Amino acid sequence: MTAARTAPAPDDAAPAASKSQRAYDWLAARIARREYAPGYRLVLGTIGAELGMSVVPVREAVRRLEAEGLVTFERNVGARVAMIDDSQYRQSMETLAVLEGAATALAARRLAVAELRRAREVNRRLVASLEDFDPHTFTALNQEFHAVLFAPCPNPRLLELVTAEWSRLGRLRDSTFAFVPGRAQESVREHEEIVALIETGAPLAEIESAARRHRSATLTAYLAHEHPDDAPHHPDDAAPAAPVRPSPGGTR
Amino acid sequence: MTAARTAPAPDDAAPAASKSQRAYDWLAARIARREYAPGYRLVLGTIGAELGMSVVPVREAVRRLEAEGLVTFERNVGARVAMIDDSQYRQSMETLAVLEGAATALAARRLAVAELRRAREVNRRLVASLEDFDPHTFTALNQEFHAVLFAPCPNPRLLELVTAEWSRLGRLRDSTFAFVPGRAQESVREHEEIVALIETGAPLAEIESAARRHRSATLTAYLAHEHPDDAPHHPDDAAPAAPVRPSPGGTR
DNA sequence: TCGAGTCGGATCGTATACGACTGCCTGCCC
DNA sequence: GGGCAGGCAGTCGTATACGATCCGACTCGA
Repeated sequence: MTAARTAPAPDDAAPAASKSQRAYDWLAARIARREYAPGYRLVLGTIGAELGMSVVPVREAVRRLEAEGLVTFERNVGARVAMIDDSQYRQSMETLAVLEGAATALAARRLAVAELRRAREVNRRLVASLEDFDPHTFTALNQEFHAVLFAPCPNPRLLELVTAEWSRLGRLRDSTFAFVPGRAQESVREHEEIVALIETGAPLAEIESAARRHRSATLTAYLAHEHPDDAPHHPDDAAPAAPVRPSPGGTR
Repeated sequence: MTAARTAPAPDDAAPAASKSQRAYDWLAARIARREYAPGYRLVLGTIGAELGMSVVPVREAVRRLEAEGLVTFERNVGARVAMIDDSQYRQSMETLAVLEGAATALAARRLAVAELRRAREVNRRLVASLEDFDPHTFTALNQEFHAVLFAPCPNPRLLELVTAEWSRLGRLRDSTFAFVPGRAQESVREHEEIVALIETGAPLAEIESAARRHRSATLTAYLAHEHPDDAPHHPDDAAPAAPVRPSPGGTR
């Protein structure tokens, strides 16, 4: 729902896209490229001047970015690029694990052999890209692999959320695999397992679980690498532990 | 992420909220109340005149509504209330089943006894509301019950999506229980089961599955009641079926 | 009678203008 | 020296104005 249109045609000759759209794309690109770092102050007038347009389209673009969580906005004060901390990345990954797992399971029974073949082919390209490793292309291929798998998911709403979360992640961090290169190898192996599960008609619960664990594992690897002190804690952490914690304080 | 602020204070004396915000609230309310039916043409100037403001705030409100999927917008043509079909409702319910299940599981280990007591109390009120049944209040209490359960979920992003989906559902349909009154009784029973699972420290997977099935069952009941011909088909439909379908046509 | 071209109204897209609010800096008073 | 009040610059919020675009209807000719 959120990231709907993202410039159908950039602009060839005529200004096919509206100025608001151009402003949106321009800002989103700058933020993604970290040219506008988190906390950076976005002044409507300045941006408008830089883009050769009035403040009105810029304003609209900023409000859209705000709705997507890329920038924060304070009334009568102004907009600034949202502060992104590590926990946001973790949360998005965790959420994506849930969404993607469900989407993959829902799509599993609708995958034709041609699509499975295509998924394998993408995975082969992933393997090939392991030598001469480039995190960015690896992430792109990785996304393509998963996209093939959950594309036939009959629930467009779920797909929408998955896509939104993917792009959100992309803006939070260019590629996880840049941080934990070792994870890439393991990842492609898990890909093959997931494809095999789908192919053999494994129970949907099992497929969902595998897909979810696959992503959670990437997150865990990242956390272990960057923050060795953090607890792993992902959706599949099913340690029974104590039945209930005692009430720490008030009702809430 | 989408439905962030929804009017902190309506407006007592001073226009605390901006006009854009007022326009947004006003439009959202009208759409929810079906006063603006799906397909209804939203003309900026007219609405602005009716609200005693210029088109600019109205425009912004409409764009926000567009971002949330409530209205569609066509350039140089105008906005109209989004056409909502039954499948959207189904998809939202299905998605919410996934999200809520995950959130509940993630929150389970963090629920203190006080919160469980509170959940049970809300459920008691649900039981009480069964006689002299009002679908609207039942839905509100139902939401409160679940909110208590997943509130301690440590993943704010996931909670955000759950909340967004709840409000989306609320706008698609006031209350499911208005359509399938019989489902309400069953629902409160399942509530107790979920609380018991959490209390006894059942595996997280089991809690998640129960929470998900709980919502899926509501959807199934609705579908069976309204569209007896539709297949049930929900996330837990784990019928093994054939391993893979043959490729129906091209690669895609 | 039917089609194509043209005209007009309706609506949006953007620019410009002005008022309102916020935060900071300066200067005064204690 | 510290604290508070006032002023000032920077921004946003909204109104108004005008050009651009689209859609429907009307007219004119074959």
